[in-house]
Amino acid sequence: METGLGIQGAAARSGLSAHTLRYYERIGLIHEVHRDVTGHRVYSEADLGWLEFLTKLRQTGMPIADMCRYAELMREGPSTVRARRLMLEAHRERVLACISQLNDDLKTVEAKITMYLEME
Amino acid sequence: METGLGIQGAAARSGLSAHTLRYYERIGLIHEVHRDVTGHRVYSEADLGWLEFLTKLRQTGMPIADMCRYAELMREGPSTVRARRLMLEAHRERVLACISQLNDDLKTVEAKITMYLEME
DNA sequence: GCTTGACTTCGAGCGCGCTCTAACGGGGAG
DNA sequence: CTCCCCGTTAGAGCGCGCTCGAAGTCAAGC
Repeated sequence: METGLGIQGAAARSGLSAHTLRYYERIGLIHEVHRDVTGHRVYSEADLGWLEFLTKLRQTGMPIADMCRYAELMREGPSTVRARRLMLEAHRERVLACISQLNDDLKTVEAKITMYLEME
Repeated sequence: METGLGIQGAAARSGLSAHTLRYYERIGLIHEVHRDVTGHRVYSEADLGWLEFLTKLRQTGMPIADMCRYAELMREGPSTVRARRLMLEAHRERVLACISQLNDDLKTVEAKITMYLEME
């Protein structure tokens, strides 16, 4: 059984840089990564899964501050489940609005493309 | 016939701030806005339409630098129609990829929401 | 005539999310 | 033992897209 990855391995698997991984830990986005005997970070599968989820939140435009809040709720345990759900639901609505805006804007862009094709 | 809007009117109609309108002009995103006798900017309907389009490009994540390039092509006239179309087509692909990514990420978020609902 | 307020220009400053540098240390290869 | 690489920390710096501040001009209202 694989025990865990070093920071470079975690960077490779998560798509984040080692710098960013340390930064995320510093600001509390990822909690107290385990260290080996020499003080080097060792990322567990759970850490990697959490990073993957964080990445999805970032990609969908959640601000770092909100992600920190969410991470904090996670650490506070099961009593925060409802609060976490509410956060994610609010986020979902924002993302849906954003997607619908993108689709609208895209229509305008496509109309321009069509116009240009007719001009050529 | 309405001759045009002042900077505050243009700000209200475009959703951009007066500061941003001046900034856009400074960097060449919007070309030489007409001035009245006192030197104040007067935005034409054409300017406002252009601003509206710019806003859609921004909202879909086009970098300012690319928008400047596009604006420059506009100023160079009909010979750049093909180049403009290619830019917009490339942009469209990026936006489509982004939307599809958002939809994927959203699925994960929704799965979490469902999970939380089951936990409650 | 004086104040008020909207406009002008120029350039500095800010918030976000990283990204990088400096200075240091330990562990393995030759 | 020496070299080199990968890691560590604390803190500074950067790129983007605005956003704001200072200082000045002009027109209208009292």
